[in-house]
Amino acid sequence: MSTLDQIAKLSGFSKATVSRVLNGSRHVSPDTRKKILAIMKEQDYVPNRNAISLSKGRTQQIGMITMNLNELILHFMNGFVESAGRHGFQTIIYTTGGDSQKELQALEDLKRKRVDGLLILTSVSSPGLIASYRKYGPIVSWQRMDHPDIPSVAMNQFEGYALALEHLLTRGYTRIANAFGRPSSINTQSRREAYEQAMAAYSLPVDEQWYYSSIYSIADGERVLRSLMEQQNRPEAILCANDLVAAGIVSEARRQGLGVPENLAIVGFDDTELAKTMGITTVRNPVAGQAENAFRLLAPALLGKALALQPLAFSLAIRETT
Amino acid sequence: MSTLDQIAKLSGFSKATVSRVLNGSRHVSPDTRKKILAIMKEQDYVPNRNAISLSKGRTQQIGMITMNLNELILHFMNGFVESAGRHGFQTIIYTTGGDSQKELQALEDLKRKRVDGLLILTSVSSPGLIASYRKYGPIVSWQRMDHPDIPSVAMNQFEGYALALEHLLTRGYTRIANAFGRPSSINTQSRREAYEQAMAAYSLPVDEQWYYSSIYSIADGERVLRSLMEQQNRPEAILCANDLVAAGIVSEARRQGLGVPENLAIVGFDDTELAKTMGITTVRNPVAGQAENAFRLLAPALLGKALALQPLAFSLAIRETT
DNA sequence: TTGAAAGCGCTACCAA
DNA sequence: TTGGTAGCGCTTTCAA
Repeated sequence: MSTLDQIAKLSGFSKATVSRVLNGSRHVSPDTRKKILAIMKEQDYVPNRNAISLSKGRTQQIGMITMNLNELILHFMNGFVESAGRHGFQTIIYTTGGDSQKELQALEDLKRKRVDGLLILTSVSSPGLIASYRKYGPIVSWQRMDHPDIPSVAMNQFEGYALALEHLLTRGYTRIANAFGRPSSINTQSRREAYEQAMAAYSLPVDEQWYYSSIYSIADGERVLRSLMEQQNRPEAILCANDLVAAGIVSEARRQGLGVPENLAIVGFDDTELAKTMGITTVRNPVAGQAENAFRLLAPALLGKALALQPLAFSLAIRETT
Repeated sequence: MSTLDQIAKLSGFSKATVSRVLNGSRHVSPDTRKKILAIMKEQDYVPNRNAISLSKGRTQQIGMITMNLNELILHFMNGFVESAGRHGFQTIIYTTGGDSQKELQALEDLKRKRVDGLLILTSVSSPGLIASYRKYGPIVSWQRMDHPDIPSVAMNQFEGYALALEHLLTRGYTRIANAFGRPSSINTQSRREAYEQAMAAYSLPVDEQWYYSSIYSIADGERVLRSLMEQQNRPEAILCANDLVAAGIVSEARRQGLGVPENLAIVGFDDTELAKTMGITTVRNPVAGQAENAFRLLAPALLGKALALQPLAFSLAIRETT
């Protein structure tokens, strides 16, 4: 492995000049540059990244913290990796499994200068703790963080949910149930608001018995459908917390011989591959756009210049379940 | 940000001693250690990883190269990240999108000492090119590489396929079709062998018209089912290249009103979440085990000691499609 | 048990 | 345009 020093010796120029060639400085004569480049090529030279990182105090790496990996998160990561890559940044994944110690490890890596910035996808640490690492570098979050120092790219799901409702209502569905996720979350609140406003707009009653809560997974979805079957006064449609839940409801409906959408219309959320596969109508979540924006939020600190955020909106993917 | 040097000055000891404390050397008096640790804590000191990496010549990072991310690859990565983490290694993902330039970038990062080793999940580069980077560090592959310097954790799919066949044959299915992937691949060859041997063992004819090739995706699966419907002499069962294909066949069968498994039994391959969701019988691929083994193959170079590979086997996940 | 000092490979400032 | 040189923050002999 040849080093910059060796290239300098072999070429007869100083390390400084070689470094200039490396960094594309204009203060090198074309002739000198050519000679040095030739020697580099001949020696199969590549600069050592650690030396660069140490010297510059930056690594060109960004850490992405997540409790686990699922399709949606993956999508987000892909978008982020892409955006970061365009600006010369690599990414490294910290999967914590919800272990706060591992999360701390990742945060410490910002301090230890292994990464120049941090993207938080999902975490268990308190916003306060996370924010205390802001002094070591920029941090951005996917979900809303409720802390002035941690910007996020979270979107108000009111719009998305309203879209889905509008779709169902204009198709004539009036008895519409909801499978919500975490009851206390802002997303659930927004969705609930959207629901109540939409129902009111159509002069339809809001029935609390059509609020399911803490529904997250396929299994949860299956359970919801079964409990729904036992109800008198069944809903004609159901809006789900995410596509997983919708998938669970769809497949359980099939097992139970309940016609979809004749007897029950189903709408998912996020528009994952699963929804596409199963032909589930769903709300398209512009995840890649959010990822791009996440990088842009880091840009001032990383690039020294701000990048304008791009406007994003939910839309509808209408398929076979409505 | 305090440095080792500052800790040394504040404590009155030398940098060497502070370094010893950091690295848990036994040649430090308990008293000294305590004092130094106290100062470190007080100063909120953490060592700079770049300095360590440069000095030691190792980064404790392993790169994972993949063209794209899907459920199976993610599974593998998760297992690998887990294994690597247990031994103090972090991982960094290179998604290349099949771009050979990006792949080269990742390989160069081994040379530039950004990573200590490389795991190749999927790639377009020639084994020869990849192998030429072996001199800069250990490289291991998921798929078979056909190069003596690049070990792989690929499994012979003969066994897995045989398992699925045995399952179908003992259930009385005799007209069994195959949806193969890449025709020239070793996996396809193994599967074909397994098929022909199993059929022979049951004295059943092998009908070439039941060989579908280059079938990879959900859409491909759907197409296969449609073409199958037009055949006279339809098969009673079909073995698929992967779960995606099986999912496509299952959902298209549903649309066409073809009873599964009464009219057509379907078996997938890999046992992904999708197969579980859709209740598809499939061959369980021990991906996490392969990932663990992948790390173990890197161990000699990374840890300086060999770790025994764990034995792995395919098994069957019997669900609703058979 | 402790310290001095020479690296690790590059950048960046100051002169020339 | 080029060179000299002092860092960047840690590890690792070699001595004491």
